[in-house]
Amino acid sequence: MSKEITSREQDYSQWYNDLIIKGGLADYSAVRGCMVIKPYGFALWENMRDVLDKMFKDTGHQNAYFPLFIPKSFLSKEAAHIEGFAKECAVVTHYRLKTDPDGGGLIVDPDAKLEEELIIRPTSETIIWNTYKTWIQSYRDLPLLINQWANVVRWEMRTRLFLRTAEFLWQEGHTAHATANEAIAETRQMLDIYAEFAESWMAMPVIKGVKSINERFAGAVDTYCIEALMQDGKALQAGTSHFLGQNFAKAFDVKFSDKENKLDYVWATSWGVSTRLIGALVMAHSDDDGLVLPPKLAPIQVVIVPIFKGDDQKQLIDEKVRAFVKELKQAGVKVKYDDNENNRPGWKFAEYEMKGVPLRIAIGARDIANNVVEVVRRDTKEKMSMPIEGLTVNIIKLLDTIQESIYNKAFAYRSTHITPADTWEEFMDLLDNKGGFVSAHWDGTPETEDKIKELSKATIRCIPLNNVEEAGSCILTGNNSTERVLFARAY
RNA sequence: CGGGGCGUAGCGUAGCCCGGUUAUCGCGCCUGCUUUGGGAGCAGGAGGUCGCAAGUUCGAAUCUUGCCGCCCCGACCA
Repeated sequence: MSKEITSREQDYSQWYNDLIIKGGLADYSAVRGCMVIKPYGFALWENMRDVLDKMFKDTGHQNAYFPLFIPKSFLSKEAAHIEGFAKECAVVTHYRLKTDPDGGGLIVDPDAKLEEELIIRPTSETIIWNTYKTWIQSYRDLPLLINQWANVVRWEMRTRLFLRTAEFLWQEGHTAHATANEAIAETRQMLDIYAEFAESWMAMPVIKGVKSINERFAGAVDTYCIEALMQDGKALQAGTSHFLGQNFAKAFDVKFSDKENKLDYVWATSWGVSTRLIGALVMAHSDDDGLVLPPKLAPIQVVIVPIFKGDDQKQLIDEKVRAFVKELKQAGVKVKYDDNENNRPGWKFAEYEMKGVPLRIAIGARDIANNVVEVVRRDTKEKMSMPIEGLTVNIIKLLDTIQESIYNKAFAYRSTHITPADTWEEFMDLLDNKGGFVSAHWDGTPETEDKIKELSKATIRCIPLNNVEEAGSCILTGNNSTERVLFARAY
């Protein structure tokens, strides 16, 4: 055993790091807080990206690309926005290096100071709205539905692989609309798309909700989110969709003429998900033996391991395998035949378990004699013997079963981890000893939320969209409340 | 930014307290043979600015000072 994984029980964050590193998703880099996404991890991201990209395009969005650099003055145009991001911006101040006249390498050339510093985008609202100003004059230019796949930089104090890195990859949608209602509908539509993606593709149940004022995006009127629950009982914000009102239109003076030739500011949304989703995926399903990936996103869905003695057997196996691999591939299954002779079967079994490949097929002389293969599920470790005849259909069925099964497992965990609390003692006890979401009354004020956060380290994850009205009293202050909200400790 | 930990071969480590020939062990790597149904065995081999810099000393991985980097826990955040 050359690749030991720390167990969840022993040290949950070490377990998480082990999975990322030993599962081959990413590596630490020479740059603080920045990671290298390795081919296997990037393949996972590409799969996620492709699905989302199609969903965006199917709802009328187009991709574009805006600059990495943002003039400093742009950021300061929207007051709340700069407030939120100023503390974590990387700043470009010079455009040239030169050799040190006193010897010893390169120095920043003091003569090459920029007149205006450039910020490396932490998010692109400002540069995009500055551009939209020139693109939008009339209601005929609306709606403007644009998405960009990009990297952004936020100089975080403390980073964690995938969950919070100084540079990360994401998509950011930025739309402009003629009416508030249309913009709100867009915000909600994109939230639904994110939820659909999380649940149907990542097999990760999420709660759709709206953020409290404290947790709202800097510059938004309303922030909608999907919240997921990780195996250690902590919540994770998996995606956000913001209704920006006319804040950015006003800050960047983006007006349009409506049909009556009246000038008005446009209504805006922005929405994004990031490589953080990979972290969410890892923590949602994996176990102490390694990653568990949902079949619909797994870079490899089926791995085939031959077991043989001598070239004669190998040839027989190759022949059999070639036939059904072809069929699997034609059916759209992502299959890998690992006949690399450098590693033995046992090594491969462990390796692909580590990498979370949903199904493993082993085939040896024994199986060929019976015209079967051994199929093993990654999620349950269940071993079964399957006839080669009709294998493709059964594999596809099994992949669907796994997809559903890991969703159900995650859903069951989450269901038992949304717990109501009616007293402060109960509230704290749940957070300390059970984890998960705690459903509790809150008096609706930011001050109370701050106080609760200070006392419990829990924040309001969201006010669920499907909330029912219920009279009650605030968990902390006892003041009147009309609905419960979800609290949790979060990543 | 506060607290803790760690920097020795690609990875993981011993040695450091108490300075002294050629820096330990495992994995991995290379060559050969035997192996192959749960991380193979044997034999041989390659691989090191001991994080960096200065100091103490006849002599520093080991002692002193300074610096750098990374990880973990917190506060900030996706």
